[in-house]
Amino acid sequence: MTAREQEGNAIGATDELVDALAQTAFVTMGALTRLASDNDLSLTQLRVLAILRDRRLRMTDLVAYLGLEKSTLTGLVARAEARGLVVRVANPDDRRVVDVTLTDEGHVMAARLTKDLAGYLDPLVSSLKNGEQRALRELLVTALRTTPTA
Amino acid sequence: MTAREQEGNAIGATDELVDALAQTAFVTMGALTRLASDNDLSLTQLRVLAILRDRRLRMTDLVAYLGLEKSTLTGLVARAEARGLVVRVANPDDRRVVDVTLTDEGHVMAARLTKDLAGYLDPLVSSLKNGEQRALRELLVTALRTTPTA
DNA sequence: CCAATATAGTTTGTAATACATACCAATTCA
DNA sequence: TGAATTGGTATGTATTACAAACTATATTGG
Repeated sequence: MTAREQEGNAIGATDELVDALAQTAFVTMGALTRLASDNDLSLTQLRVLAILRDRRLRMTDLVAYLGLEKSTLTGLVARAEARGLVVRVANPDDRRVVDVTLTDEGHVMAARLTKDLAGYLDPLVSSLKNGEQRALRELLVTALRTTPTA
Repeated sequence: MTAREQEGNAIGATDELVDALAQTAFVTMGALTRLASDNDLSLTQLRVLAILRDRRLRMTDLVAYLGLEKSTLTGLVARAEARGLVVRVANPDDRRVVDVTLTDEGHVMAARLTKDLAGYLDPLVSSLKNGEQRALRELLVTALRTTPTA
């Protein structure tokens, strides 16, 4: 069942939500872009650090998370490795596979980025009261949890 | 007052909201990117169409909305104009100024994109119940309204 | 009133990112 | 075991955005 087919939403209500999501996404991506560039990272590299923070992934799985082509990821990971943020480890079970994981330095960087992001997003977040912030977090987590491509 | 300084939020609660916003942004941008590329538009061109849907802007103001350099916008608008989606109009009050506005075709395209976006975002949206969707829309609108860079 | 300065936009050259294609090595399957 | 599949890399290309230099118009201070 699509959102529009659910009963009880006025015509246009879904569009307004969709619109608000899109606008919020652009504002948020603006913050993320600034955060990345202030740290000499590309947006995608930033994302890789965030993803690998609590996972070790093979190239193919990382590609799936990012929605990129594997040929793109080769260079991306190569640059991040050259900067000492990640390492490529040959997988002993399947010698074709390359596992990617954060270095200590990568973890430090990822932790700092997470901390700093709060500041960059503050204009958006702090315009909500505490209760609203909790409600928003709850709703977003719910939506993401049941979304396949999250 | 930053979000963290507000009383009554547990340590970490703001981080979780920030994290959820970032993840939601990536999922939403994924949908927007697919929507754009399915219509042979760049993400930024898509955004220009959305912005100009209810505004006529000069180049400089459009640059401010987009957060790009003006030199970037020149080519962007030139390509969109070549496709018949926008027109550049000399401003009679100040002959340095170029106003940009949607063509009829641009309006048709923008309307269709808005309609289609709902489908692309449905996996995210439809995982919420009606009441939750309304609540989310309300919260996002509130947050955006008081955000300077929206 | 005019010279100096500021503003609006374009042009040109360059760097970064992502894609497609072709390719190699290792694994699986029939 | 040979053929097909999978995991990843290398290479060439297109797109996007930026910076710096430039043109044209407008504004402002003397």
